[in-house]
Amino acid sequence: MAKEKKKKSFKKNLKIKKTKSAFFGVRKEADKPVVLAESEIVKTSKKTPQLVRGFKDVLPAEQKYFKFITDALEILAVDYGFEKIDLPLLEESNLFSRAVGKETDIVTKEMFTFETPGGERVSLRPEATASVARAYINHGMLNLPQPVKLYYNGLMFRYERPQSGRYRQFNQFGFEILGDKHPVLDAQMIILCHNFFKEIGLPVNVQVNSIGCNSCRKEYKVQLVNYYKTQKSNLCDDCKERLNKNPLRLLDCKEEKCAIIKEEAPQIVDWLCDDCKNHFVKVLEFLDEVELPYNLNSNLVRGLDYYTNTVFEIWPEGDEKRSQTALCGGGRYDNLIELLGGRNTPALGVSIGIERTILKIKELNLPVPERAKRDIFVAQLGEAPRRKSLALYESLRKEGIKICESFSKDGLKSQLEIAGKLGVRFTLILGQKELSEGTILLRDMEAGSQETINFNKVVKEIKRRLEQ
RNA sequence: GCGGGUAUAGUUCAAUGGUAGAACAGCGGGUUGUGGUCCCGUUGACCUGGGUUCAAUUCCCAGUACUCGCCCCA
Repeated sequence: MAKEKKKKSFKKNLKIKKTKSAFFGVRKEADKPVVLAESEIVKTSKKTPQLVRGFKDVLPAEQKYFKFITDALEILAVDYGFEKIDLPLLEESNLFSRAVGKETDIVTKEMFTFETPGGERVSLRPEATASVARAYINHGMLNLPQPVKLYYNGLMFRYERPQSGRYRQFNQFGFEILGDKHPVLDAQMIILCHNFFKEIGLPVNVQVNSIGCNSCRKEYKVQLVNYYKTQKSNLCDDCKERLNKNPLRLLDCKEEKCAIIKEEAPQIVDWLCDDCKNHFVKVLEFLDEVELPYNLNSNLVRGLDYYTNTVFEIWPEGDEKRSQTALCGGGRYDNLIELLGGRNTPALGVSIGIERTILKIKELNLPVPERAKRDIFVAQLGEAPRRKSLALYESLRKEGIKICESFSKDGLKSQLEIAGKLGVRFTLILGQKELSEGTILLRDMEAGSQETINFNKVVKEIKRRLEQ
């Protein structure tokens, strides 16, 4: 029996060589199992390579969502005076440990980091703000008129456990304003994002907070820790951990027992220094001016070390309780450029999670423009017409007519079937008969009617019909 | 890193301790020159490894992937 089992698994890895006649279509007879000599048996233990964990192919059917979002954002980018910057996917690892923070989860356990053959330590970017700041310094953008407004669109990589709304490879579209500390910019950034979601038809809530500058935040942290220490025994395990590692994150906890403690906790707005308070108030005033609804969320803290003063997130309406729900997040990072060795340069930015936005669009069934349809299908019958069709295709294309074809097919039936699926308005049919007569058939796909037209007038005739 | 669920054609799902069916999609044909209806044919799958068993796609264990939640973040 063991023998049989062995045989079986052996068989799995084998493929019977097809005989020649099988290839030429004499199937019924030829497909009978053919006994082959050992030497004729081919090993095919080839396993198709699979996707790397957390990585995804974006198939044609999915493209319309990316296009929809990217188009909307690029229009906004132009409207608000941003220019595009493309940044490398790979950066020196220390860029992120210095910018994002040595102790943050992103840097300590979520980066794809490796050594190049030359021995440099590099990482796939987990976010792009650090790269923007680096580029600002590298290219002396402080010599440009300030503020410098940039946007990017690209892949980010984080080695996290994949789940809903979280992948190891994902797209972020981001805006950055560097070189100016005026609070009107904070407000404008929020307005821009809010407009984006409004324009794609996604109802959202804006969450705003200020986490102050380094000195008032430091002061606040002490107060917060002191308060939480008195409650330590009632905290969840995670919060006990946070108390030492990252006290601001205590405010983020969703555990019920911690929520009660949180209610009594000191709020950062009460500890802001005069400058920070002033800044924040002005930001809110600007938002009020354009009547943008926001939620003052004193528990909103952000996980990246570089943030200062204004921080904000935008959540889908009704999703307040869920955890990885933020569609976009951003804020000021007034210290980042100096931290990376540049001059003291205030800045702020935001990044929008493309996949998360798509997820929500699908969930709400929001209308997304379909791929632009083609108007004319060119069908052909026979070798001479096929040659002629190829040339016809070229001349129609030059005229700016939206055409499509299936030249490799022979039968008219299959070509019309494809034309039907593509949803064209007209199909041009060129066969031997038409070729010798100097005509071509024009078929109205919806009506199912067709007529013969002069081949030389085809461009003119099509243009006329498409205008109707 | 931790916990739950799942793993069968390209897709969505069945069934089964004795190696598996359908629907849709694909390809071909009915009509060698007419699609969106119909009919016929055909391609094509038990995640990997180990255990139990005469026999495992099925039961058990592990791994892996997917998925949902936690941590964290977009």
